[in-house]
Amino acid sequence: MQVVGDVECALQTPRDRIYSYGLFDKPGVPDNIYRGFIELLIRPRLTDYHGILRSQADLDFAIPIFDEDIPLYVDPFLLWRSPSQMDQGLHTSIINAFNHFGALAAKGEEAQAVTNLIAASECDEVGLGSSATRKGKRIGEAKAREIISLFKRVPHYSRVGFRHFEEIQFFVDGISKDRISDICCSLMKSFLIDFTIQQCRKLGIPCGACDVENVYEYRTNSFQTQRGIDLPVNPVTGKPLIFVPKRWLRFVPWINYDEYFEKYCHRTTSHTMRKP
DNA sequence: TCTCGCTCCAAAGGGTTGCG
DNA sequence: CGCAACCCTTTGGAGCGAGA
Repeated sequence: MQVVGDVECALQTPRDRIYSYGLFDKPGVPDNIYRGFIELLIRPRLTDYHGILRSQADLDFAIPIFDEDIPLYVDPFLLWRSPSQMDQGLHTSIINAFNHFGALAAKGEEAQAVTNLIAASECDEVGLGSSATRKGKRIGEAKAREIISLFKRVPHYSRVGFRHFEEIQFFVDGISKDRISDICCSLMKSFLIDFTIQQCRKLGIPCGACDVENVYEYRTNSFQTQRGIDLPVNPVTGKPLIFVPKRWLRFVPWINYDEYFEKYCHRTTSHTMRKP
C-alpha cells in the first residue's frame, strides 16, 4: 500500500513518532487528528485492537502499542511537583523504597540491595523507552553496586537519603532517563496495576489472568510475583500490559545538570556540590 | 548582510547485558 | 565465548536570533 509506505517515511524521526501518538501537539500543528489517524493505520494500539474507538486525547493513560516501546519516559519529578496529594504520596513511596536499598546496604545486606535494584531496573509491562521490541535489559551487578555505593560515598545521601532519586544519573555513567523511568515504574507497579484494572473496567478493555513479576511490596520492602491478576494482554507476546497515566510522561530529558544546579541546588547545597 | 553563539535534534558508535 | 540487542553518550548539522 503506497500511502502507508509514504506515511512511514514521513514519520521516521523519533519526534514525529511521538507527535503521531497524539499525546502531544506538534508546535504549530494544533490539529493532531490527522497524525493520530496515520498512526492508527500503521501501528494498531490496544484500544484499536479491541474495537474501542477512543482518541488518545480522551484517555488518561498512554495507549500501549504491541510491537515496540513508546519513546516516552515517566518523570518522577512530575509526581513530586504535582498538586495532587496522591501523586505526591506516590513519589514519597518511591523515594522511601529507593532509600530502603541504601538502608539495606548500611546494615550489611548489600547483596540484597543490589539484587533488589537489578530487579527494579527494568519494567517491560509498561512499554516505555527506546526499545524496538518491548523487551528491555536490566542493569548488571557492577552498575547496581555503583548505584548502591552512592549511599556510602555521598555524605548527604548516607545521612538523609535521596529526595529525588533521579539524581543518580548525575553520579553514575550509563544511567539515564530510560533507566530512571523503569525504576520508577517498578517501584510503583502495584499502583499501576490497580490503575490499569480500573481503566480497563471503565473502557471495557478485555483482560485475562496474568502473572506479574517483580511487583514491589511496600510492607515487606521486597519484590514478589503476583499471580492471576486481571490485566490486558499483548496479543503479540502474550505478556501483560500495564498503563501509565499520561500526566507523568515526558519525551525530553527532564532535568539536565545545568538546570538542576541552577534551579534546585544553589540555595541549599551549592557550597558542597561542585559542578564537574 | 554576515558572523557568532546558542539550542535543538538525529545519527553514529561504544559499552553493557542476555542468551545460545 | 561470540553475537545480537539494548542503552547511553558523543558529535555534528540545522535553525534561529542578536550584534557588528
